[in-house]
Amino acid sequence: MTRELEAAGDLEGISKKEARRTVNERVGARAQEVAERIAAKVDAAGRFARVEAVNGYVNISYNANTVAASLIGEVLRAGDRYGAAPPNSKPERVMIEHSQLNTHKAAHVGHLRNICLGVAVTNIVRAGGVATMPTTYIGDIGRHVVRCLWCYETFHRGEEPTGDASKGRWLGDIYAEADARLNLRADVLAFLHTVIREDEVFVTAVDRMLKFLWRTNTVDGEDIAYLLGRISQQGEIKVDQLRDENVLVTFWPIIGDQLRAEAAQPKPPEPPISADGETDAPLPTMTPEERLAEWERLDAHMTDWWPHVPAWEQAVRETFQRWERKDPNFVALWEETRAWSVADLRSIFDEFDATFDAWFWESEVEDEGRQIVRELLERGIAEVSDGLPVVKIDEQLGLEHETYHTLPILRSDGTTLYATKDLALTQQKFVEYDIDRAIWVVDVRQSLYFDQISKILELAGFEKAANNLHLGYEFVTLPTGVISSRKGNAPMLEDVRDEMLSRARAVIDEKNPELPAATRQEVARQVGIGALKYAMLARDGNKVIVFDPEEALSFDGHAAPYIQYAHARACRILEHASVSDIDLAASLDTLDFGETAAEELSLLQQISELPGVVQRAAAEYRPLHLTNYAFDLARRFNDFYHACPVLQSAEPTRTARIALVAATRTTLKSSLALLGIAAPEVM
RNA sequence: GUGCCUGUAGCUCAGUUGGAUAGAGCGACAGCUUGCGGAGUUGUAGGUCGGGGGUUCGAGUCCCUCCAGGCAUACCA
Repeated sequence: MTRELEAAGDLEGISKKEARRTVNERVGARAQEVAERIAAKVDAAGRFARVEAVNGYVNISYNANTVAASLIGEVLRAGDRYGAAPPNSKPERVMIEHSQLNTHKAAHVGHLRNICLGVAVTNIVRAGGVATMPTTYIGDIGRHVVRCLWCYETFHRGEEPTGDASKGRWLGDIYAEADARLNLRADVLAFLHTVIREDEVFVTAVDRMLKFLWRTNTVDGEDIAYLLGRISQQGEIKVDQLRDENVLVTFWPIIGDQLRAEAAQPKPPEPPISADGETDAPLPTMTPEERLAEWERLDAHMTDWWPHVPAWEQAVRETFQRWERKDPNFVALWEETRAWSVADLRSIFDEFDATFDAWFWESEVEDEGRQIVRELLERGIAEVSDGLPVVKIDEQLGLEHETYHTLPILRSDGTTLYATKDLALTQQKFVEYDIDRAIWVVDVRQSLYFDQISKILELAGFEKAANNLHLGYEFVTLPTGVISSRKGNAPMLEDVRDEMLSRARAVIDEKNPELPAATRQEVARQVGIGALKYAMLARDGNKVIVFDPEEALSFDGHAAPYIQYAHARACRILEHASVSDIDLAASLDTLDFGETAAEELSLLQQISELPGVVQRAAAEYRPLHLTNYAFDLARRFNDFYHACPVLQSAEPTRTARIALVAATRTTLKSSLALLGIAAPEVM
C-alpha cells in the first residue's frame, strides 16, 4: 500500500507521521487482520520455520541451524574485530580531544570519567568505521602552575618527596597547600556566612560575646559594630569593610568555643514536621560536628596564615609575570617540575589504556592565542571593555535574545586565559591536521564556553568552527555531596585506583587461591580497572554519577566483573572441549542444535546485534549502549549456561553448543574491548 | 531573569526513528550445587513513568504548560 501511494506521488513532501496516517487510512482494515493476511503469505513462501500473527504483529521464526551457522561463522572469522565495520569505511576523519589533565596538580575521580569516556568513544567511533585521532591537551601552565611553583619556591625550596611517593604526586600536594594558603580568607568568610545563615543559636551566642568584648574595649569598636551588624542580619562579611582586617583572628577562638559547645550538646530532637509539611527554616547543610571539624581545619593555620594572604596574592601575581617575561630561572624550574608531573600522567594513561596521536600543551599555544586576540581587536570583532579584551558575541551576531553572552579572551594584565589558548588550538587542529570534525570530551558545565569559542571563530571567518562538537558529561559527586577541593573530600584518582586494585586482589585471593600469584595480580588489575571503567561508562552522559566507593568496589550485579566472569566461564568450557575455533569453523556446515532451546535463540539473537549496536553507539558517541549490550549478552549466556548442558550433551548438539559458546566468548571479549575493558580467561 | 540538563520500583539506573503485558541491579524475603567454576541462578514483594493538558489507532518516548532539583550565565578551567 505504501508503495502504491509512493508511486502515485501521494507521500511526497509530507512528514513521516502524515505518511503513516495516509497509509493507515487506505489500508482500511484492522492491524490484526492485516497481520494475519501477511503471515499467511509469508508462510506460504516456506523459507521460515514458523510464521504467526499476534496482536497485529507478524512473528517470523527462522530456521535456527542455518542462521546460527552463518552467524557463528561470521563471528569466528572476524574474531576480536567482530562488531566493527571495516576500518576507515566512512569518509569522516575525527579528532577526539580528551583527558585534559593538569601538571602540578593531582587528578581526581572527575577526571576518571573523562579518561574512560574518551577511551571508549575513541574505540567505538573507530569500530564504527571512522578514522579517529585521539589527542589530549595538558594544562602545563596557567594559574595553578604558578601557584604551585610560588609555594614550592617560598616554602619548600630544595625539598624532596619522602617515602615512595612520586615527585608528581608530591608536587600535587604542594599545589593543594598553595590553594589552601591563598584561599584561607575566602574559606573562612564562606564558612562564617554558612554558619551565620543556618544556625540561629550561633548567631545569638556570638552576638552576645561580641557585645561583651565591645564593653571590655579591647578592639576597634567600629569593627565590632560592623561584625555585629553582619551577624545579626545574617549577611556576608567583607574584609575590606574592616578597619583592622586581622580582627577576625581575634574573634576566631570565640567562634570555636561556641561551635565546640554546640557539638558537645546532645542532639536536639528532630523538629516536628507541621501538618502542612512545611518547616520555617531552610535545612542546614552542615551538622554541628561538621561545623566544628571545618572550624578546626581552618583554625590550624588561622593565626599564621591570615595576615599574609594579601602579600601572598601579590607574590603570586609577580610570579605570573616571571613566566610572562620568560625569566630563565623560573622557566628552568617549570621545565624540571613539569617533567615530574608528565611522568605521572603517562603512567595514568598507560593504566587506563589511553593512547594519543598528538599531545597538545597549553604552554605551546599562548603566543598564537595572543596573536588571535590582536587580530580580533584589530578587526573590531573584539573590543576592550573596562580594560578587558572581550568579544560581545550576541552583539556581533546581531542577536536580540541573550544567547552567547560575552567572553573575555585575555586578562587585563595581559596574561592568557583558557579561552585565549583554546581559540588558537581549535583553529590549529583543523589547519595542521586533516580532520573533518573535532570533538571536545569535557565536563558539561563548559558547554556555553565551547559554544562561545566556536561562535567567535565563526565570526572571524573560520568556517570549520561549525564542525566542533562538545561531548559533555555531568560531573562526579560523592554520596556526601559535590566534590570540592576546598573541603578536601575529593578522592584522588590514584587513591581510588589503588583501592580498586587491592579490593580486587582480595576477592581473587579468596575465590581462586590456587592460581599463581602473578596471574592473580594481573587478573586483579583487569577486574579492578574494569569495574572502575564500567562504573564510569554505564551511566548516560547527562546524569551525575554519585561515586560511592563501596558500591563501585562491589563486584556484584550490574558491573564489569559479572561480564568478565561470564567470559571466564566460556573460556573454561572451551578449554575442556579442546576444540579450536578452526575445527569449529569447519564443522559449521553440518551444525545441528536439534530442537533449539529458547535460551539458545536468545543468545544467538543478542550476538547478532553487536554490529548494529556499535553503529548506533558510534553515531551517538554513547558508550552506554555497549555497557548495556555487554551486560545483556552476559546475562543471556548465563541463562543458556544453566539451561543447556554443553559438554554433557550428545552429538550433534554438543558441537553446536560448543560453537555457540565460542562465538559468545569472542563477542563478550570484543564488546568489552570497545569499552576499554579487559576480558580475563580465569578469575 | 535567561539558557541547558534531570525527574521511571525503597535506592542506583536502562528503556532504539512512538508499538506487544514498562525492565535490570542493589537492598529484603524464600529456594537452587549426585552437572561445564556459587563473582552464578530461580522465585516473591515493590510502579499515579513529577502533575495537568494536547497530537495519535497507540505516548515513559512527540508538543504545550506547571512543579521540583541541578548546572551555566565578563578577567576559573
